[in-house]
Amino acid sequence: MIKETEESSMNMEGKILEAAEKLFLEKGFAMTSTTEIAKEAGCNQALIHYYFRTKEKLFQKIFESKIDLFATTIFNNNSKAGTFDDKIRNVVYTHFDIIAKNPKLPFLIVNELSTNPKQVEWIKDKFHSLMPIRQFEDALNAEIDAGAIRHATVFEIAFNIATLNFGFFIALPIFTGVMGITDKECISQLIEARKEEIANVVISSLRP
Amino acid sequence: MIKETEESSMNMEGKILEAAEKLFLEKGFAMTSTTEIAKEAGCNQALIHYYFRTKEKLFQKIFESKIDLFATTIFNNNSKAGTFDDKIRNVVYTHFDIIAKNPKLPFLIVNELSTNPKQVEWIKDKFHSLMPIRQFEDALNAEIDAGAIRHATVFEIAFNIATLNFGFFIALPIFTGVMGITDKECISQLIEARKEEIANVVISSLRP
DNA sequence: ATTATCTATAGATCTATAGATAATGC
DNA sequence: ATTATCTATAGATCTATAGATAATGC
Repeated sequence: MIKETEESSMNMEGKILEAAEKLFLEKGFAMTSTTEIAKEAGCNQALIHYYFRTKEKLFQKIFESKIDLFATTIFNNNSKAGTFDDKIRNVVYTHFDIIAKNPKLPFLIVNELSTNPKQVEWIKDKFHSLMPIRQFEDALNAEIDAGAIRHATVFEIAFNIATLNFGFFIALPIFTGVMGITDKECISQLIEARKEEIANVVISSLRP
Repeated sequence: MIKETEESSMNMEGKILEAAEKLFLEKGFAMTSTTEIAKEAGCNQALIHYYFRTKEKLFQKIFESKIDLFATTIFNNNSKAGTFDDKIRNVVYTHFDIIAKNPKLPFLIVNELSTNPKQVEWIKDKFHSLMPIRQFEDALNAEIDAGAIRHATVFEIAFNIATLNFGFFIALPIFTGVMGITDKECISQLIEARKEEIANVVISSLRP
């Protein structure tokens, strides 16, 4: 199995996608020019339009792939075993780890959705059509009926998780900046600790 | 006492500031042109440069005023009375309410700080020189020494508060969008409920 | 032949400045 | 006289397209 990076770095289209992803995440849509993307990818600017027609469409492609990554991975906790708490912890960790790998992604998503609210529509559809969510919902309702946790909806839980995780990674650079923390080791400890803390907060917020 | 809005709407400089604030918050720095700002303010584009020299400086002025608003208001809980929990609750509510009045502000701050990390420097100075924070710190340490709460730093607490509040308002439009909630009344109930919930989370996270 | 890549450029911004005119304060 | 506002425009992008050339598949 070849890594995605290697695969795509073999052809120009892939290189452009990679370059665009990097730059869009770093500087946002408006601040990134197709000229810059071309330079980063190692081709000329016209080629971007050859493959993706417009800057807008290129952005959309990357944006959608990232939403996809989120939607399909988050609730996809295959570990049927374990308590419901374990399931929740699993979802939190998975979500958290995806963001940890793309720490600037929350900005992009949040920015795009706030300036371009029509995006919300298809995201909604995407989520509704996701099977793993249904499974999670069943498990949740069973738990509620058994009186093990208070009444809550899947979206409420997802909302808490997303808020805490997104918020953390959005606030992290500000926090380390203000605190003057630069040591890599120290930061990754901070991240690891926060991950567990968030899981605990989510779980304890569901006690009856 | 004249409202700031009325005061500033009397002269062009103020109108430009208002227009710029609105548009920068709505669409971000790069997506807002000085031409647009001029149109919104009701003058021509050159006048913006007459008053603020560059688009960058205009943005900086608005950005700093907003940071100022945050920094000075948050820890400025004059109510010396009440338990330490009350103090915390007060800080959370104040912070929350400021954001509620400027729901798009988190985007702007977060965006600016991520693309322009040198901003973090003077924010750091600003916070360090703030007296109300010192007072809060003293109260916190007294509480820790008395064994009433676990060991924690002011920044740790501020970080939790900021994360939860920012995260909430950032996630809110996505949440209501996905859930299909449009009723104003319903949304403001959601907001009010979340405010208390966050205060509770922060407070209970400090139990020994 | 078809697909990928390049050069060159049109056309649309957008920021910032220069220089003219109108309004205001003395 | 000084300050506020306007018109006009230079100069720098930036996106997108047209048309030429190189690489690839048959």
